[in-house]
Amino acid sequence: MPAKSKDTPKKGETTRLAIEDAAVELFMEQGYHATSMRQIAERAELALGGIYNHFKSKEEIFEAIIIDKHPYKKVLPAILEAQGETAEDFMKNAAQISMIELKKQPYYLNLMFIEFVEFNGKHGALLLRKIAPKVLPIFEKLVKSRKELRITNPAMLVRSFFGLIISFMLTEMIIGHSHLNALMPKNPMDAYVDIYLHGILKPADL
Amino acid sequence: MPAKSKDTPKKGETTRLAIEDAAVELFMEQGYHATSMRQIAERAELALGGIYNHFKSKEEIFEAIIIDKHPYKKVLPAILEAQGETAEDFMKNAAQISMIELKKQPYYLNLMFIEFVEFNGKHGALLLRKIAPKVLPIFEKLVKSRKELRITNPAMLVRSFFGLIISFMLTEMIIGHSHLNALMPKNPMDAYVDIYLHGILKPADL
DNA sequence: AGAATAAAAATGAACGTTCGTTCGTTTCTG
DNA sequence: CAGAAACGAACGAACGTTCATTTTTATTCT
Repeated sequence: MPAKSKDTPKKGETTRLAIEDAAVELFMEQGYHATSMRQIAERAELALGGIYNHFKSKEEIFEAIIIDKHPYKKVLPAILEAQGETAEDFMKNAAQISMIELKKQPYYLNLMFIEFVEFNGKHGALLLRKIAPKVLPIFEKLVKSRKELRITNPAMLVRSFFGLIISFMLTEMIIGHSHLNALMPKNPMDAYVDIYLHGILKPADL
Repeated sequence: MPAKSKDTPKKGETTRLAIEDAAVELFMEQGYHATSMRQIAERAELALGGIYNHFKSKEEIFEAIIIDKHPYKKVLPAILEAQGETAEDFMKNAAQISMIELKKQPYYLNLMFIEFVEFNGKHGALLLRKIAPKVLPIFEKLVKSRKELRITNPAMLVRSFFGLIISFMLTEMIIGHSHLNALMPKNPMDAYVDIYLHGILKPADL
């Protein structure tokens, strides 16, 4: 087998992407171990051996996917675009834009689950180091400029903000199609953000 | 092989439990497909074929586990025992007791992830139907008796309550051992519950 | 009590599949 | 016409499950 050159030709890149696309679909549908290289090859319309011209192993495909397909690439610009006169408006917009963006690839959560279950968060830590420096400053700036915030620890804000989104997506998956869903408010996403902003309790009398 | 009788002898039950215990550990550590029947047999100190005297298949082991080992059996009594003069005290206690209870088996979340990834929530819906009737009345009673609650939809309260717990556990797993953790408040669990109760915003002036 | 006995449980070799990966070869491409 | 890409048969290993057999267990009968 000849050695690979340093520059990346065109044809090679397109099939590499085809492999990634096929793999991300299958991983999200079935899980990592339940997906075979033969299935990936078939969906990418490639022979089995052809995959190994682009990836050294199955795990290398997963590594490439978990980073390339992460929704933060779409969510981050969405948050930055979030406008609003008050901090409440800003958070509302940011949360809802993020959730809407995430709903476009709802099974990405599955990829993270696979990451936890099969790789014990090996690649997750890598991801965090990459994303944190980009998202922390946003919330630091927010805390400084908006005096309406009761919670002023930026890291805690980041954590609770993404906790909010994950929590919404997860509970949506669990009870979204069950009989419990009929008991929910008309727009659960609004209700969720509302609790995040104001809590479940009435404001205390002063 | 002779047919099995209807009553369950003692010896059989103990090894059945040994198999479940071995399997739940391995599934949580490695995932479902990454765990082999041989590994389960070895940890249960049993020969490979012996497993099949107690379970028809690998999936049947998983089914038994996902129900028998669910923490709601421990969390529910904990919530019922939660005391407090005010609704705030009650929710604080309930949330913290639940989280502490869940922290005792922190990798059960992995079982749920496996459930999502490998079985598409097949057994999860079954679980929900079993748990919902027990937990909904608790929150219905709470709404009726405590006038301090701003959120009065019991189903939404249940959802957000368990969303809170899941969100905390998940973000704990993700950033708990990272450099970001140093930026967190001293007691993140308290901070989390505090946001749930009062929101991230200062109360609006009236 | 202890022997007899039949069901339950444990054993580990073996079966047929499928897995990830390799490799010699052919085809395509710039 | 070199080097990249695609091909598909082949490899050894590991998988879930089955099976004939032996051992253990619990019960019945003297």
